[in-house]
Amino acid sequence: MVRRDPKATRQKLLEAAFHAFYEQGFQGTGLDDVLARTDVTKGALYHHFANKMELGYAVVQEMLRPWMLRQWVDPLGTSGDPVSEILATQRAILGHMDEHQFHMGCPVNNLTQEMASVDEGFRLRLEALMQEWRSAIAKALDRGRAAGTVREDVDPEATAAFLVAAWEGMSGTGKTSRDRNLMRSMGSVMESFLETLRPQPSTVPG
Amino acid sequence: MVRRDPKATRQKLLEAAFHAFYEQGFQGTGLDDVLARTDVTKGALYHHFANKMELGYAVVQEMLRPWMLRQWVDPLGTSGDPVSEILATQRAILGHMDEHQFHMGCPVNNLTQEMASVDEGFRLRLEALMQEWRSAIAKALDRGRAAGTVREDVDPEATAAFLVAAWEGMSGTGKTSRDRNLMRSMGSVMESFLETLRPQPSTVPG
Amino acid sequence: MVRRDPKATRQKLLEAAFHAFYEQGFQGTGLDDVLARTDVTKGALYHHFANKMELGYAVVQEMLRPWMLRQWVDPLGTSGDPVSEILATQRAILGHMDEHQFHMGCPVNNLTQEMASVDEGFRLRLEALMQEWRSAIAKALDRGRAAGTVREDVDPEATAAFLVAAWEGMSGTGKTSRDRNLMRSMGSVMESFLETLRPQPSTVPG
Amino acid sequence: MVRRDPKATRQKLLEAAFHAFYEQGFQGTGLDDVLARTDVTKGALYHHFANKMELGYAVVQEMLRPWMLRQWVDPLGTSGDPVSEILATQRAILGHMDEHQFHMGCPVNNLTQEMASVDEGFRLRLEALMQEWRSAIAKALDRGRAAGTVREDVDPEATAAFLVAAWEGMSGTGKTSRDRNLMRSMGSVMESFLETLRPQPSTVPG
DNA sequence: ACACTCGGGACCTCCCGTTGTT
DNA sequence: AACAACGGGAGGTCCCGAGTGT
Repeated sequence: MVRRDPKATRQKLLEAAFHAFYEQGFQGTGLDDVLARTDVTKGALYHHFANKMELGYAVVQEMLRPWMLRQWVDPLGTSGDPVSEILATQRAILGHMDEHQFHMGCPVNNLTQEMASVDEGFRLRLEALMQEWRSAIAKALDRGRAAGTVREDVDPEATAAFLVAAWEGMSGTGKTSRDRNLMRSMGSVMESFLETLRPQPSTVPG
Repeated sequence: MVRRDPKATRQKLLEAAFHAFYEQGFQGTGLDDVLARTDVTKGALYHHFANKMELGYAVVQEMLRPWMLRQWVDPLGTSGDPVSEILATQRAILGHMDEHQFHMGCPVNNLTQEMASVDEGFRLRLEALMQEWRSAIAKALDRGRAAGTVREDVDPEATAAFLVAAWEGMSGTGKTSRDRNLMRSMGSVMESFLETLRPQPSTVPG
Repeated sequence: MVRRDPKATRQKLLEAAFHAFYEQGFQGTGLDDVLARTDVTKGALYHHFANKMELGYAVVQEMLRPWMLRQWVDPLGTSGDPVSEILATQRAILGHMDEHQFHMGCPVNNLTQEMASVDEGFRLRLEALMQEWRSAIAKALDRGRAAGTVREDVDPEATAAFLVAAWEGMSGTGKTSRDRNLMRSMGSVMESFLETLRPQPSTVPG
Repeated sequence: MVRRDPKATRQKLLEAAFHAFYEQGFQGTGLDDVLARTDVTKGALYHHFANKMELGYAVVQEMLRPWMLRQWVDPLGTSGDPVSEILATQRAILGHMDEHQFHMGCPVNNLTQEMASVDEGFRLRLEALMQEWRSAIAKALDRGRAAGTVREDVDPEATAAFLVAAWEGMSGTGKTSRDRNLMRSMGSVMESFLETLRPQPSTVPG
């Protein structure tokens, strides 16, 4: 086994903490729970992180943020038809979601709901992350407006915020209900909402 | 001082527990935190509730459920125009929400996100509560369909689920961002979505 | 064994803590050290004392203070010849002091030197205790002045403070040197100083 | 920056340790507290000192001892009137003492009271230091006896021990009471005691 | 119905000291 | 000579729950 590999040690801690917080919540997780998922000792943990809070903050920025970008932002691309891209992204995520993820919900949302009103440090970091998410969607919608694939009267910022909120709400609903049909139903409603963002075909016949 | 008033004691505990869980989370709250908000002792608490979990369950059913019904279900009425009723309810809630509520988010959502994947007893009770909520909305939408104020092709169950999810997501966004403008923006998008549920005016041009 | 005897439990803790602090210092003593001297558990300890600090404060007021009064104040009596009383008290203490006490020094002095500059709560309580001690001596010296057994030009407060300081210093010296002869020597010097407090015999030669 | 300067590193550690132990006590000070006062790392510390205890011993011998000699022994000089010299030294020290020193007490006394009964290594080293101090005073008093400025019947060793003890006790009183007037009062009594060491003027009347 | 006392373990944090490396 | 990484345990605190008494 490789001793003395500080980067790897830190990474192992972050990953173990991410999973533990995801499954038991931040407050419900003991540092021993985190350590039990690794071969790292408490001394090493406290060498890399000042305290539990800082470990939590690092999880937000070094695990949650990349996870969110990979899942929701990167697939967006830069084409002129964001509605189709968003639709495809949503379908991909809902389709590929395994049982575990389905039951546990969105890690960003979980931590947000648990910690935003408990600790300001968490709130600030999570809000920055959400803002980045909303911005990416808003920018995409703006591209669509420029390209004429999104209606002129759509407010990109407001719509992006609504979309993100709805997704978070849906993930919460899935986690609580554990009902995939319900999930699919909400997905359909979301899709029809997304379609209303496109310019209406001139409904003038002939 | 009136000693021996079991009902009042129980109620005081439920109210204190509700507020404590609301503000610090279930896992982040100690029984002593609850007791510190009352003049009740631990002996009395354990007389009324078997353990912390049962106290939590009781809060869900005796505090959260009535709160939800009062806020979201009762105002719905029985008229034939549910979209307007929902619109009015949402406006009333968003409008009257004070700073504290705004910062703390929806108590149902908070507890759901924190505990649904941690404890099955919580999940079941919270899911029942959410289901009741969705049902009430779905029933209202159905009345609208019958009355012709809601489009025929609207799926009441799916749409209700989506609406509830979106509201929960919005409350979470408000809590994290603490940005009332953002809240208003999402409200507007939600309103325009609600409007799409009404039958379209015949778009026959002049 | 008698269960449920809160007063006895509290007392056992105070006594164990007194001895532990006396022998290892406050900072050098762990709560487990205290508990190991009793059959009390940590839960019980934290029922009776809010934290280690409060336990320390209680030791000062409920153990150290009575100990000091019994040893130095009560024997003083109310006669008109305080110098003789003080002399007798000092001799009794120095004479009866066992090896253990000799090696450990004065418990009041030990705690004072260790904690006065570390924690304000300790300093205040210890200063109050010392003040009581000085006052008792000063009052006695005053009685002597009134009775003519103490010189008119003796400042009771100042002299009392000096006496107490010197005793504390002597106890510290004994503890460090572990030299009983040295202790006796200092005792003699102290005695001759005490004698100078009496009115001088008219030194008129025959 | 000059790396690799072992002597300077060692000195920095001793100084930081001296101040930390002075302010928080030996047992109350963590090695990290010491390191935080320097730009030295733990590796360097453990290169120069085997463990915390040895660091403490080195502080006694390389910081406390010179400090004591400079303050109490060097000013003594070699004249034939030690009482006046001691008087002057005491006045200088009491007069020049700043607030910090006044509140913190005598570093030698602090460490002595805290550690003498806890660790034999400390006790031995501190006792040697105190012995050196007492010896210097005793030797001075002896010089006085030879010169006729000190009474024949004064026991130099015993009186020196008493003086040192009284000073230590006074410094402890000052630290606990934080009362400069009390300090001055004790100083006056001490001065009048010192005067009694001089040969009495022949009280032969006309 | 309620109060007080107590049990024992889990929690986060810190601490002293060691080891591998440069 | 000095440094960063790490080991492992002890420290004070808190917490849930049980037991006893009224």
